[in-house]
Amino acid sequence: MPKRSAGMRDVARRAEVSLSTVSRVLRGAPGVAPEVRERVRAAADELSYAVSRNASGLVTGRTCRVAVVVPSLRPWFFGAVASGLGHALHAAGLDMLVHQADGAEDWTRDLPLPHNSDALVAVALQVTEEQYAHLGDLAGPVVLAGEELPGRASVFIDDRAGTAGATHHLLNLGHTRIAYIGTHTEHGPSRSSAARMAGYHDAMAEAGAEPWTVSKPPGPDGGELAVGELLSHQSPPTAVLAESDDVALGAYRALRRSGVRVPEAISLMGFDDHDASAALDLTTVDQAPEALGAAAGQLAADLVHGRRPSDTRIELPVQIVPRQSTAAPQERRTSP
Amino acid sequence: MPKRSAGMRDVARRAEVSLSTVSRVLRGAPGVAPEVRERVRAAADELSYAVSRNASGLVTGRTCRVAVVVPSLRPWFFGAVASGLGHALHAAGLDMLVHQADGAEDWTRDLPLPHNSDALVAVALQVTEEQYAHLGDLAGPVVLAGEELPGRASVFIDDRAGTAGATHHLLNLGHTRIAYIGTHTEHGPSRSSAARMAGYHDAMAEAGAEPWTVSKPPGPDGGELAVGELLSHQSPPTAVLAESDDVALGAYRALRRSGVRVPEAISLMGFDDHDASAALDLTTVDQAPEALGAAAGQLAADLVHGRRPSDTRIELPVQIVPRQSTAAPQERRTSP
DNA sequence: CTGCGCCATGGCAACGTTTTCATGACCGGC
DNA sequence: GCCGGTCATGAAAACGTTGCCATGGCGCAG
Repeated sequence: MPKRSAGMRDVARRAEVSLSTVSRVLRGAPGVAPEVRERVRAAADELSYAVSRNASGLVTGRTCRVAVVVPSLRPWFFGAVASGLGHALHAAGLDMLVHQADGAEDWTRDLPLPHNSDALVAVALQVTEEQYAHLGDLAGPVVLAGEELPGRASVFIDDRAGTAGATHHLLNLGHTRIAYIGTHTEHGPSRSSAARMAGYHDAMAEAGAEPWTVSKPPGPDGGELAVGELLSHQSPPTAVLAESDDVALGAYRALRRSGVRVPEAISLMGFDDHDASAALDLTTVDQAPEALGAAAGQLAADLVHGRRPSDTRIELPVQIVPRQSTAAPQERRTSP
Repeated sequence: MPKRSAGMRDVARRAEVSLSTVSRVLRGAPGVAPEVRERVRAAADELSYAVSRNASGLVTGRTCRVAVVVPSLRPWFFGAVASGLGHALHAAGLDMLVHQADGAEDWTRDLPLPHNSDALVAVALQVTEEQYAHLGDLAGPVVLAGEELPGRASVFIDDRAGTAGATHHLLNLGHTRIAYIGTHTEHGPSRSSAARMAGYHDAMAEAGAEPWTVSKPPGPDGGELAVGELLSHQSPPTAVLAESDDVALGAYRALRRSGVRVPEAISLMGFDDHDASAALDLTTVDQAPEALGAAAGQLAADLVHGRRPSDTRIELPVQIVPRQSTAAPQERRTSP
């Protein structure tokens, strides 16, 4: 019964070999007789010994750890991305260190980075070119997930094409008075917010339809506010496209409370494929956050091992998930 | 421009002091002249130097890292718990290492624990007494979050009281035909599933009402199946209490698709305060997952520093969140 | 039969910190 | 004015691993 936790020395004694040999076996290095290898494995197992990444990292300079920074783990979306990241990193033999930026103005500062992780994955965080360089000096390879920076390792979706596709979906159903609910914080809209709104404008312009946008704070409350505004118009829209499902949920609530039936009176569409969207039968755009995370994790692992160029950019496809919250506008419906 | 990352040696040179002094300053140890302290701080700052937790952990035996194991980060709930954990640990100067168990039969085996973390937090994972002891040997203090083991450090909510309260809420509205939707996997119901169902039985028995339970696989699909079964009964329930919001969402969808109005025809209540519950106006029980995580993180930090006994048990309160999905049953409604 | 080379193994330094101990300066009291 | 004590500082050992080099045994070719 070991007092605290066994060291490599104990394993060596038990297997009657030297430290070097134990190290070689546990590292999978060649040059060890099969019989000895087995003996060491057994000894390590019996002591339930595992190599201290602390000590090995000290020598090799690699920590087997990747730092992941998310705005917060609270919203569904980042948890899903982190999940994909965790799986990919785990498969690559890397541990995942998670930090939450929590809207700190410069989250790049208070991370204990140097020597502490082999790479950094920033999820849905805006990073300036300057910050990127700084992080690279400190933490090694940096991967941007859900954001992008020209010439830098990034994994992202085509937000613009996503909303354009969503808008087409509504246009194809016969809608023309399609309102768009975007969001912005005090610092203005995020890159992805702007891209999504641009996609909407693209599609509307292409169809020759009049764009109609409102912008509110993020979250369900924004959606609720936006719907209040839209419904008070003399001729309300027949379809509403929300920047995100989060916003769409708020919009949905406001519509239900106002007695407006979805999709009969107004079609509602979101973006993200939120967990709740399935329950609500909300038509949405699936951006596969878990796949996003997985791709980013894979990329980070590859960068650590130098298996891919550091300017690799991966664009993930999005997919429209048609459900019951969108339908042809009532005025144009053909007889039953 | 440092080639890779500066070491303590570089800081020492720059501040013209010895390694020892730098270490003392950066560690906040006493016995350094204020003027020198300032000089070292400045030097470290200019080199954007941060102590290698790898090396310091090697000497102190403490890693400043806590391993967190969750079943998966994908579901909303665990992300929220992890969020609270992250904040609490960060405040205590600890980094958070996240692992996903992913339903592995014995997740306690493939964690690279020894020497690699100061403590372990297991979230909503069943741990046998034997596993607990094993983990303790390997990883130091172990905290159970959302589960409990007698005499072991745990943070949990009173599931039983939660569902009992929820049932009372429905009883108080005048319902008597109250069905309960529980869940079970192939291994049977989890501890918390069992506790929740017990709370329901408690309240029904106390009120002299006939219990009516169905048990399905977890998730929205289970809720959907359950509702199908309940509605096919000759005299369906007037209220349905679901083990979790996740299940309730599926139930809600099935009800909506069947044209059953909520709450007019059937009252529906969940448990968890899922993000989507607010959007759906679903009455639920808030178990404050973020607070759960925060308490667990705080406890883990305290255990690491020996500031609390290792058998500390914290029970967090739950709170009913009344929303629009529950109302008095139609038959008994008094005239408007 | 001898000698060369390869392979398995062990010894030792080094990684970047903390910690303990030693050194020396300075201050105050008798 | 001398001595003991306190305080700031520096030197060196140790932490648990890996990487390099040395050693010795064995097989095979000449």
